[in-house]
Amino acid sequence: MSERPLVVIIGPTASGKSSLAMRLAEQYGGEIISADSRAIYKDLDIGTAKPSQADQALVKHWGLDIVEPGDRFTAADFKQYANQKIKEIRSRNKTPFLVGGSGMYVDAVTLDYTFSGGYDQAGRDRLESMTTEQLQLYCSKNNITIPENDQNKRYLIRAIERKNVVGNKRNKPIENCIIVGITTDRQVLRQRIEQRAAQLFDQGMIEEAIAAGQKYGWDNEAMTGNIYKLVRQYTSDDITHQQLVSSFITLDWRLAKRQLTWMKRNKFINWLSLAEAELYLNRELASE
RNA sequence: GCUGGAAUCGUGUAGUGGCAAUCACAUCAGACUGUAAAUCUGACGCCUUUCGGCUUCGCAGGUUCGAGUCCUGCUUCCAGCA
Repeated sequence: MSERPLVVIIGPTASGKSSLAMRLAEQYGGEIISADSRAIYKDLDIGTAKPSQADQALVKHWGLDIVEPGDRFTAADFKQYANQKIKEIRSRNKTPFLVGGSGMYVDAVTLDYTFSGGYDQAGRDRLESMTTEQLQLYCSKNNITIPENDQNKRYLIRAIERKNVVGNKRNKPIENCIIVGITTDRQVLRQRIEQRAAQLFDQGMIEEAIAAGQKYGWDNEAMTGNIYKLVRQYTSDDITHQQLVSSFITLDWRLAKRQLTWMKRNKFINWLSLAEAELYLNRELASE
């Protein structure tokens, strides 16, 4: 019997990829690796629309709750983690599903990114204390190529840390993987985002966010996700509840668009509607 | 009914009589390999690929070389007084 394929399902937030993956994994004996840069954090469950406990009981999920907000976990860490899990899942003779909206996480795995130039925290702290202009100056003095977007402080810092060493990636996906992207009509996606927002608020998203903010503080990367920065403003009375709700939908919508902008660059994604994707993957998996 | 204030891009705003006119939000497009739900860039009255052209600041007039800005009338809204 040949090795089980890696099934990759990507798409913007609220496109329905998670529930599709659930159905398929349940039917064909799979385990799901979440490729979501926010769901990796503990205690951010509702706000990141994590799979429910019931779903997690039915199908084994990975990539959830691996670190606490405030801890550092990068795309490079994810690649290593996911590859390890894929190997383990296959060794159990089950089908690995890589599912999520963090395009860079998915590409890191499927295009086998070679990350270059790590960082040390002391150096990072020093660079972060510099202004954008100082960083640009540092680059030109040290023959470091300034990123196309020279106003982006994070990219300037990374350019300095990488010292002109550019990471590699494969020019085609890794072997034995099926990559499907979920397309959704613009209007429909917008509606889905609105409907899901209503559900998340009902489930107590605000209360969860407040609790997380109190426990971990608001000033860490995990808390820059859509709902958290809004709840922070809400708790300090800068915005009303109504503004909170509508801004959340706006941020989610923009997130979806940015996700698609990234994913569009990957030429190896088989873009299908939710229904088509389900048919297609059912055929593929049934023939295994 | 009287008095005062207001009317500028989808929204909220800036605008000493002198360049389509500030800023924010929203919108749209884009970049992005170790924070990626992050971070950052561009467009945003209309036409034009560019140069450039055209029409604009409630409506109608007026003053002026020149009006979003000053004057008159009107309309609508807000506040105070009746």
